[in-house]
Amino acid sequence: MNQVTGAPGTSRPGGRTARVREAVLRAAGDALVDKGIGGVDLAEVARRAEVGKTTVYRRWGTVPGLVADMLAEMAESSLPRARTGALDTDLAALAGLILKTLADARQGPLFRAIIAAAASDAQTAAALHRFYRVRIEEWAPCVNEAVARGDVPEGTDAAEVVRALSAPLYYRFLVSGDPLDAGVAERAAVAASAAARAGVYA
Amino acid sequence: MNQVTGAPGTSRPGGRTARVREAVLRAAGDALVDKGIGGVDLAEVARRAEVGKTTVYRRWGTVPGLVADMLAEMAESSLPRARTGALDTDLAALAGLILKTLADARQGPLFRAIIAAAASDAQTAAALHRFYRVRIEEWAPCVNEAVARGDVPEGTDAAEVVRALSAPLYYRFLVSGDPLDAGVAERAAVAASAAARAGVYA
DNA sequence: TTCATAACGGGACTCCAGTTGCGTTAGGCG
DNA sequence: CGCCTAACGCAACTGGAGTCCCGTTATGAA
Repeated sequence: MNQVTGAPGTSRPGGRTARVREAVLRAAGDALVDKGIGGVDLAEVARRAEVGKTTVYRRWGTVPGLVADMLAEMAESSLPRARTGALDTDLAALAGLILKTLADARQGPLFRAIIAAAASDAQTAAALHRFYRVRIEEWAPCVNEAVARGDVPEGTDAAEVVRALSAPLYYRFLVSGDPLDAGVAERAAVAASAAARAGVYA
Repeated sequence: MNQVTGAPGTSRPGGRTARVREAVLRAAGDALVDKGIGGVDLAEVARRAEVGKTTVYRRWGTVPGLVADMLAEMAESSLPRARTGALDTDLAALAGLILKTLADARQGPLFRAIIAAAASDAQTAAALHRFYRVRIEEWAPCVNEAVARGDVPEGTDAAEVVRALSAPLYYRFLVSGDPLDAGVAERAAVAASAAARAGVYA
């Protein structure tokens, strides 16, 4: 798949092609939200999008291929990081943002489905990892500024602090099933801050 | 599914029935390890297990149903917690155990597939959450003993400390794709300990 | 050992996801 | 504006997952 010259949609990306892509990605999102990856196939996505089934198979080929394209789309709408001037409030803002995303009625199930898709397909996994690398790098400066202020030890791995903050939320969301609420988000932020100040990530 | 009276395998659980169950669960594990949930169906499991396809459909019905049964099986082989006499070494032992499991050539992909299955099926999700609730409760006493020793503030939520320790490993494993190594496990343990001592989970 | 029946297994059948071939529509260039 | 062809869509086809019927095996109790 994806010939060296001319994957469908690359040579005439405008007009109808763009409309079809938009309709298919939206339909795929809808399907993932209310059935999860397990219950989705390209034929159904084509029906939902009111698009020829052949088109979906030709352009995306497989469900993971489609999910990878969705991720590329989502990667572009990355929210800017907080700039509150203090580490704790910056981290609290990030924790709140992640909480809001995972608890959202559409975004939550969508992320769950995408992460699950990445579990059985290398292409999707690569796209997912790129997505989070970008997000982590977007927020890392919060920690570096704290280092510059002297609030956190020199040499602290900023990305690692961001991961430490994100992890408890995703753990509950994907693994343990424990509830996700504002208290959990706050504790995640405070814990990451405490560990960073203690020099755990230096 | 699972009628009030007489799900298959409940009334005559011995002999052939037990052999079939063992063969099917092993085959299902093999299939999940090398294809992930996305690529597994009951017909293939039946072929791998050298068992009648009808049997697999009748007893388990769906892939998530089969996965839920695997989890019930796995829940019984829960390793006992460490008792080193100090919080940091106990937590380090747990982090090492999780790392070993996730990094294992068979267990790792298996857990990945099971967690992914839970993402699109409520029954599997419930089984997964039970599995981790038991594991967390098994290790929580490490923290309670530390509280009793006076190493950690009174009122600390032991389960929350265990989750905080586990989370960074699972986050890398499932979400960010960053490498999993002994250093990460150690940092996870130290960070959880530092946050607990700082009273974040009290 | 015998018996009732729980559980398994073979094979035919259905249904639909995924493929293929070919005609139709409409971007983008001159 | 008109041509070339990329990209779409319809319809027919295929293969295999999941279902059903019914005969066979062998468990567990008497």
